[in-house]
Amino acid sequence: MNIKSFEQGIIVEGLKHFDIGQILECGQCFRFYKNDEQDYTVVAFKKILRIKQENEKIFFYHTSKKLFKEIWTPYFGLGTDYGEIKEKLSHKDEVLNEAVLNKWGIRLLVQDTWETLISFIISQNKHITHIKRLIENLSEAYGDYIGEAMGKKIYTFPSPKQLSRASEQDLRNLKVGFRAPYIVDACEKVRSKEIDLDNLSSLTSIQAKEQLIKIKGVGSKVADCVLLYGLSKYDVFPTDVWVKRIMEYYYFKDGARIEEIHNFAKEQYGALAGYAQQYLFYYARDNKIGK
DNA sequence: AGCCAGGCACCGC
DNA sequence: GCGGTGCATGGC
Repeated sequence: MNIKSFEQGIIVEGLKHFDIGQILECGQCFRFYKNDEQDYTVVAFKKILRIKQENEKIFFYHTSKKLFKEIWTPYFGLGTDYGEIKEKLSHKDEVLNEAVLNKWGIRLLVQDTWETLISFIISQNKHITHIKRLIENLSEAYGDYIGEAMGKKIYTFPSPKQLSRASEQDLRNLKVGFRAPYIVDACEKVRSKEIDLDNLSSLTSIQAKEQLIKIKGVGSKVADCVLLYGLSKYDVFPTDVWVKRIMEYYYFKDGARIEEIHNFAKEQYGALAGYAQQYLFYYARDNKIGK
């Protein structure tokens, strides 16, 4: 990977296993806007980034080397060896091999734990376009203004303290529906340190999950998403309808319980289960497998 | 127009 | 413990 400055920011060259469209559209994150093919604006960690890819050339606009190193390198997992991960996963079985070949440029983003928690509480029973809009609503109402992109005012995702200002009714007015009390409960438990988000990464996945599901509206699936996307726990296998469909379709035939699928994933993919899940999820959803 | 969405809590057995 | 049902809202 070769990094150099240009008049508008940073250019990265020679980076393999990276496709910005796949990374952002694969369902792991919600705060991004598509400007054009392979040209996006991302909002994360209180920053706005325009990122554009031309084959193996990636442009990070309005970015210093410092910002690139401190924020975007960890965020995009640029220090992770995806060649090795893909190599290992490809040999597991033919279905996963196909998914990895098809979605070759996915990387698991390392996102903010709190934002991931609220985002995936919102995600239940919703389409991605609507999830994105609700998160935007929360940010506009309770986050800080940080600039414009495409003529649109951009706000940070609200901190626990900021979001705590919202009553259940305020949240309902922002159209989160039955999730309003869940968000209130998450704010309370996090602010009181009944659940210490900063401490969760030092726990095992099982221990951290026990903590997370104490929050109302956080069940097994949402907790697994927080562990994977917001806490860098790669041994989990978030199993939503799409993952369930593809697993049943290819591996179980007659249908399977979530628990069976989790056991299978643990056995088959082990410490790489989270990566496997992402390739399978995006592959299944994009090709409408099992539906 | 009705069905369903990256699920979950709550209720009956 | 387990299976069924309601849930706010909007897009297809």
